[in-house]
Amino acid sequence: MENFLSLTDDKQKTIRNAALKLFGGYGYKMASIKDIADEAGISKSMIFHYFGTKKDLYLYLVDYCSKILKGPLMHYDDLPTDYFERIKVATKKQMALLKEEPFFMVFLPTMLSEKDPDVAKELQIYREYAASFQKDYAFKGVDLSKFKDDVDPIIVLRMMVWMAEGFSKKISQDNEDSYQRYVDEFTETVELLRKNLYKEVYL
Amino acid sequence: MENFLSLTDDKQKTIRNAALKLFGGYGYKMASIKDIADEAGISKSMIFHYFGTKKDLYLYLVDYCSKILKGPLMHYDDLPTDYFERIKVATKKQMALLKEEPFFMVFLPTMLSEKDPDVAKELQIYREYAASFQKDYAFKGVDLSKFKDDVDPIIVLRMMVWMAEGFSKKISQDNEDSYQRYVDEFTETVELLRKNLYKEVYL
DNA sequence: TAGCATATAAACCGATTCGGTCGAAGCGAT
DNA sequence: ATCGCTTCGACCGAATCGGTTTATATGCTA
Repeated sequence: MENFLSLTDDKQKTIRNAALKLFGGYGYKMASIKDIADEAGISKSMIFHYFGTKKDLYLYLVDYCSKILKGPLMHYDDLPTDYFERIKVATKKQMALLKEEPFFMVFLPTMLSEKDPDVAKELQIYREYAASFQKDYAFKGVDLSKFKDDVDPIIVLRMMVWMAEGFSKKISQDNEDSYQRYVDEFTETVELLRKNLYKEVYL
Repeated sequence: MENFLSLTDDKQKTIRNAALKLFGGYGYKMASIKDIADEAGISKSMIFHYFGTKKDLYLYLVDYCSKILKGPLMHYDDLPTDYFERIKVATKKQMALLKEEPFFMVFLPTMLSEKDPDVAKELQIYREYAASFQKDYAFKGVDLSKFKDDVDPIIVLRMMVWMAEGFSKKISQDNEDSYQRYVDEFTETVELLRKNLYKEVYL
């Protein structure tokens, strides 16, 4: 591990991204060290020189991603109580993250559903953490009184979850750096919903 | 092939679903015959007895799925011009399909992006077909005049695409047969949007 | 009941790939 | 010249790959 940490940040990132991408795409067992090394443009031996074993590499990635999860990105103490404002803040944060860690959202879902006994045990904690987190972040402390009386907020919240899911999937497919356009499109959509679902007083 | 086709329909379906699931999850190369056989509860030799080679099995699945695509499910001559009605019709069809072919939507996307030279060539036709189809099905002949004047239909259409994506992802994760509840939730959401985005005349 | 075809699986094949090791080449600093 | 460090290609035994062959169990027919 110290071998890896003494590399330049650029090189660390290249290797980490290759590993995140392939573990994310294929899971622990099916992703091979050779493929990761090829993707990173180094030889297979280097991976072992840096990390020791496949398992150590994987657990390093788990730790790395958990630090992102716990990082300043995910503090939800001071989130807006206005639902649509919160959505917009969250989206902006997401996009910023995606720009810096393009494979974080590739790795995380497969990590959370990883079943291989070699590593499954170490993941249990993160599973629970991620689950509770998502709920709080999306819903906790939201001011639902701004919605029109005949608009069921539950339905809106559910809809937004679906939307966000589809939206982020779309983004992760396009690898261009047209993030700004996507953010604009998403913001446009949120504004349309606000305008039509809130009481006029709050517009 | 004739060996396979002479099996009972149930057994055919078991084997086909196992193959669709694993090819869908891992792609042509990374999905192994042994894993497919295990998933189907038969021995590896039987797969070769039924299909000859791995490639033949894969191409059989491609053909099988293309028949579904071209089937009555996908005729869009008589779709409603009302946008939300069309969404609802499409969703109902999708759910019915998902019930009968739970792995169709697992296999199709990876099939459409399969790059392995062993099979890639045979897939070109389906790629183009699927792309053009999706656009027509979602948008062709939709009556956009029912939307409120200050509601940009483009945004609504885009939003619905995201929603549908996220919705179907959610469904494919839950393997319970609670399809009906999902359909109800989705219908509820569509109704909410119609009520708030259409001119009052059309409600 | 003897004999034959068929369905199925286990054992096996050579080739490849797996995670992991090792020795040597390259190279900057001393 | 040599030490230390990085890097890589060659290599290891074990496992797995797609695919074949052999053995066995189960009928169907005569």
